[in-house]
Amino acid sequence: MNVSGVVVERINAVVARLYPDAVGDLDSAARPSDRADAQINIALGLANKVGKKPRDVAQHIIEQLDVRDVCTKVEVAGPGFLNLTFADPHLTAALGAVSRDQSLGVQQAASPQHVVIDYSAPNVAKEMHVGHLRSTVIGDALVRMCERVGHRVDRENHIGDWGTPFGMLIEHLVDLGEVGAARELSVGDLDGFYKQAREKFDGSESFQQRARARVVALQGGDAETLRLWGLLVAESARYFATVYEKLGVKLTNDDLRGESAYNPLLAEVVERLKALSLLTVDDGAEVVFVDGFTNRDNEPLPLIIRKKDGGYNYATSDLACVIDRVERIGATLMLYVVGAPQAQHLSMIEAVATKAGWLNPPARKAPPARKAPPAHGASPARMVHVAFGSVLGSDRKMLKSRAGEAVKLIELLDEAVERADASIAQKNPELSVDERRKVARMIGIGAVKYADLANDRIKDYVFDWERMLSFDGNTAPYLQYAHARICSIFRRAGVSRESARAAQITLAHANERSLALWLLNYDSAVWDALERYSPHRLCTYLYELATRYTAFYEHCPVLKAESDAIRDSRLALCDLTARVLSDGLMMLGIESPEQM
RNA sequence: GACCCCGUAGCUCAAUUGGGAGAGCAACGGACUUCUAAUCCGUAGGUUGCAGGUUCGAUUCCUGCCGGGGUCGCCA
Repeated sequence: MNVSGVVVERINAVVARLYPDAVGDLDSAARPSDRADAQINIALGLANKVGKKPRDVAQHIIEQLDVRDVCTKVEVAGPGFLNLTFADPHLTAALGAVSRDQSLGVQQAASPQHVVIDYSAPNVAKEMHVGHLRSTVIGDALVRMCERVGHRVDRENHIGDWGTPFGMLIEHLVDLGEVGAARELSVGDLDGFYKQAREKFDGSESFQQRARARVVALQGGDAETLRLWGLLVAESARYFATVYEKLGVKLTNDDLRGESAYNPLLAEVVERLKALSLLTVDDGAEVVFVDGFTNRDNEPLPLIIRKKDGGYNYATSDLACVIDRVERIGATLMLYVVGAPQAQHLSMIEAVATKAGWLNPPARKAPPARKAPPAHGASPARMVHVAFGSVLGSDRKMLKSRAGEAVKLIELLDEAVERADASIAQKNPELSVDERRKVARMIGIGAVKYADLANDRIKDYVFDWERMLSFDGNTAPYLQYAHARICSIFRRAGVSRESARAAQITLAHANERSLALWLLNYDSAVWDALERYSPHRLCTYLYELATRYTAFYEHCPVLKAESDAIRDSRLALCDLTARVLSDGLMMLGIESPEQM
């Protein structure tokens, strides 16, 4: 399937014959190049091993290499690169295979993992804000990417539904009355509800006492208290669901798994750690000391499992969570789509879980993958922190509303759709209002998601309406527009997308060739993004694809092609491009409008 | 103070695990007048924060600085 594959194989064979002692750990990967169709750098590392000049080694390989059936040219370039130029029939055969492939050339995972992806994680009775955007959008993209290559995926939305604040929240609910509270919560102003409770708590001694008593009742399993707590959770869940629907992510109520779900396991975590002699008492708390972690005084830093007052904290429930995911769900890979500031906490959790033998992580450092040996027996599980930076305003500080508060996610999304709507109304007035509203949602929401995904997740990024909604540059609208243009061509041609696929593709024009080469890189782009849990790499690929398509569109008339054969060939290229764009955007959780 | 992350063109960002530094805006210079819809081509812009080290080769790896952000036991 991979165009370079056959060349790489033959080069490896030649190298093995010429330099039998130098085998192993050689970089024989074929990479895209702007000076050739592909580039292979094996001669450089090899030269080092055999003590010869890289260019001479490269030349030596070429002399022994016979790839005349697939390449028109193989030459030594630069310090010793092998620059490949593929024969057109080789490319068109590969394109045909990709076009016939339901998976568009994307390989399925050789050893499918059972992946648990932990993302979004809003708090009950609290508004979702921009802080939840990244986790939700990145997590959702990873869900889709993993599913796309055949991994089994469990989404887990680890909502904050437990802890001391629930004392005051429940008492506030009691004060408002259940009907009143439900009304308050259903309008989506969760922040208001929380703040009112907070104010009362801070201002009233008697309310504080009620709240504390309520926490005790909650933890003690008092039926009425649990019922009231359940109301708060249910109302919040309903609200989250509306946000997720608007955002177009796959999370549903079935994916909710609050901290409270792990309550029954907490005592067991303590027991198990105790049985392993990992637990020590320090300053009245039960803790685990982990090698390599120190506090500000350079003393060993403990992970607190049980507080001085006997209560548990989030470290305990995170450990319970690991046990649950590995032992009950059977996870082999756990992705934590959580902000970068949690890095230390998560690595301590991982260290303790490892020490306790709850993970049995393999020594192998390589990402999950397609070449991983099949697991045998009880699969070892790996934890990966998919960390991300913050969303910044134009002042390069954490994005805040004008009032200086966290920006509500729902308001951000509504504004995105409004802006997209206005933009379309101006650019394509012929679109019906209904159609426009539909498309505005795809574009507005897509723009927000793409702006988030297109940046390297570990870095902070600057939130900028104009840039993300622009039709130029690395944006969702640009990719969506390329897709819509293709659909437009087919509408005008009166040809079905399916029927276009049978055509014989020819690559006479440079822009056809450039487009074709890039289409053939889809598989490696998807895997590259997946192996690093970095959706932005897929974005970069899709942007380059759209760019090459636009150049093709500009220089290669489709409907007015000089012959039917060329027209059909170009239609086939258009169809395949649209499919890859749409499939790639799907993995990012972004829709592909047929017109806009 | 210790540790973690970041630093690339005026701005916003890429760079496929160590391989020939790129894109979009903005700037400048041309072409096009709509057939397929909201154009295309070109120019300029860089000591990749600084200084060393490893290497045939470093934006990438190592060490030390500078600058920005973050974390560092009883919230989650």
